[in-house]
This record gives sequence, C-alpha cells and structure tokens, in this order.
Amino acid sequence: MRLTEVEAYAGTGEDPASHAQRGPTPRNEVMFGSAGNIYLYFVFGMHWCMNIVCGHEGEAAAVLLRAGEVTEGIEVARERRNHAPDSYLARGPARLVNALGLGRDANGTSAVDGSGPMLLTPPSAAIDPALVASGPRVGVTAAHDIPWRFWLVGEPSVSPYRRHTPRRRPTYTVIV
DNA sequence: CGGTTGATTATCT
DNA sequence: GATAATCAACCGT
Repeated sequence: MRLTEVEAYAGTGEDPASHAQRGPTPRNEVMFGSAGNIYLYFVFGMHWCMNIVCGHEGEAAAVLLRAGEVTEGIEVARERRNHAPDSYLARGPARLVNALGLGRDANGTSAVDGSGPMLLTPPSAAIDPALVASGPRVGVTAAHDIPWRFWLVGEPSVSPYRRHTPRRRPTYTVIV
C-alpha cells in the first residue's frame, strides 16, 4: 500500500474537528500516547478509520489515512473489498482500512516498530513538493477553513469528494 | 457524471 | 437521545 491522501488533526483545544478537542476519553486515549501508534475508531456504526499518532506524548495530534494505492497483495485486497474496481480498493478512509483487513485489534498498536499488524516505511525517494496539493478536510462538520488535507496530484486512488454534504436531518420530529 | 439518501451503532452530552 | 473524520446504491440528467 502506498499512501496518496491524508488529513491532519491537532490536539486538545486546537482543532474543533479533532476527536481530541475536548480532552482524553476512553475512545481517543490512543491519540495521547506515543507517536507512530495506530488510532483506529468506528464511525457511523459500520466503518473503521485509521490515524497515525503524531507529535509528543500528550499532544494528541494525529493524521488520518484517507486513501492509498494497493501495491502488494492486490488479490487479497480485491477479496476484502468485494471485488470493487481497483481504483476504489483504498479510495476513502474506511475502504483503506477494509482493504488492509484491519479492525479493532489494531487499535493502539505501533505502526513504526514492527510489533503490530502494520508497518509504515518512508518512501524510497523524496516526494516532489510540486506534486503535493492541499485543501479543506473532507466530511468534517467544523473548521472547514483549515486546509489540512494533503494528497498527491494525479493519483487515481485519491478520493474525489468535493465538500461535506450537510446532514440536514431535523432536530425535531414532524407530526402530521 | 453529479447529487441525494438509507444503513447502523459506539460514544459522548 | 443526538450525533458522527463514511459508503454503496439509487436517482435524474
């Protein structure tokens, strides 16, 4: 897997869109741990999203892995993604986790020391900064003005989402 | 192709 | 009890 798209989230009190915004909870405690650890969490009752913890302990900054290109074990990835088109195998944070076959067990494990199910490695060559674009984060309902989504220009695996489609569900129930 | 909608549950208020 | 860092399916064009 080669990462093609990520989003950054800051720590407590610094980022309205971050899970760590309101301090430690049982769910986000991993974010307050060591850099390089995996913070996996369940969203919308059906999907997993994966973050890599950044910064110092207690800082609770993290990077959400939004998309990637499957470079090894593509057969397995296709099976796990129910034979979706190759461009869609890891296009989106939940799809990426699904293509990797990760789940609750990977939460809190290290992605940098080889002790966990996933190992992050640096690119073999430096990335040309001209190929890296940035923009507003996808799907978040706060802090649209912070352009902390980064992706590689021209990658077919990058999620093409434009903006957050507001969930305009009424906060009340209409009685006829 | 672009826009909209239902699914489904852990977590926090 | 409302909400959510989403996705797949379905619509009309």
